[in-house]
Amino acid sequence: MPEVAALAADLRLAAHRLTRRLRQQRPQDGLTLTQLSALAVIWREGPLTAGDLAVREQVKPPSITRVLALLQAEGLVKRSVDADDRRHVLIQITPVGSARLEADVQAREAWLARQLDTLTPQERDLLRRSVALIDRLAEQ
Amino acid sequence: MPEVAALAADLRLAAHRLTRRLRQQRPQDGLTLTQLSALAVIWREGPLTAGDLAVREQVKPPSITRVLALLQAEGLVKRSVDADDRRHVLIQITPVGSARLEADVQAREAWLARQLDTLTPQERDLLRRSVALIDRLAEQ
DNA sequence: TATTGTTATACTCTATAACTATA
DNA sequence: TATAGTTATAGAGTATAACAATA
Repeated sequence: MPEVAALAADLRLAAHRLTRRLRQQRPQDGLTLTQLSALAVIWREGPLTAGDLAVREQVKPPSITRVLALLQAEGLVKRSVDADDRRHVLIQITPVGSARLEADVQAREAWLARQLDTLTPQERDLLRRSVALIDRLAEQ
Repeated sequence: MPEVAALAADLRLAAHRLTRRLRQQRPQDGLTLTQLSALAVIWREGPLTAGDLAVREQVKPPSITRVLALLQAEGLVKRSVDADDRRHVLIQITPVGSARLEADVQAREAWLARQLDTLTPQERDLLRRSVALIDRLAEQ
């Protein structure tokens, strides 16, 4: 299936380049891409355990511990031990975290939104549908 | 344009997650994503200068120097001073580099190709067209 | 014993600033 | 002086291995 392999190669390169481009768009003193991504999951799906967050973010537990330590130090999330199973650490976003998430997402996304604005509505719809597909692929 | 902002956020998260997932698929002793990406450009568009490669890869010159030093150390590319302008360094892929590129791409892509194989031909076509769009966005 | 999370450590990726060589 | 590339250095992101606490 050479046709599928070619698509795989192109998709990999495109994702890599877009991520690189987005990483450059970090506003002064803003949250990093990784922090923003984790905080968005905590906001949308929290409270959740550190382990669940690691699975959701497709990284290993030590990587999540690191991100959480930073987010907590800035008061953006709260970590608390689960009373039912004291091995679990439950994470939830704070009001400060929600406000920060909203502000940083806007700043961070400004560049990409401007780019998307140059596309036709049909092209944006195409992208919207492919985002759903990519999420499905990355989940496996 | 809240609709465009939402798409921007979703696209950012999807690209980030897919890149992370692909990074995990690195075969033992295989080239990294960054090395592979650079080598593919050199193969497709070489010989080219180090500066052109940096622009093409959307990174700063020092980042490219680092990647090139590694690729050269493994005998995958050749660096030579341009006789016309001795400030320029021309990069080209070696036969060993071409062979290595092909082998590593196959190993690296195996996981993604398997995932893509579970999609319908229509869905793959959708992805193919969106890859072209993403490339256009990231180029700006 | 198995599971959850953390700490210690190391490697990859990228950038900014300072430098060298060439134009 | 300006440009191309490199070196030095630092910060972000991630992993594996070893550990502590809890089940």
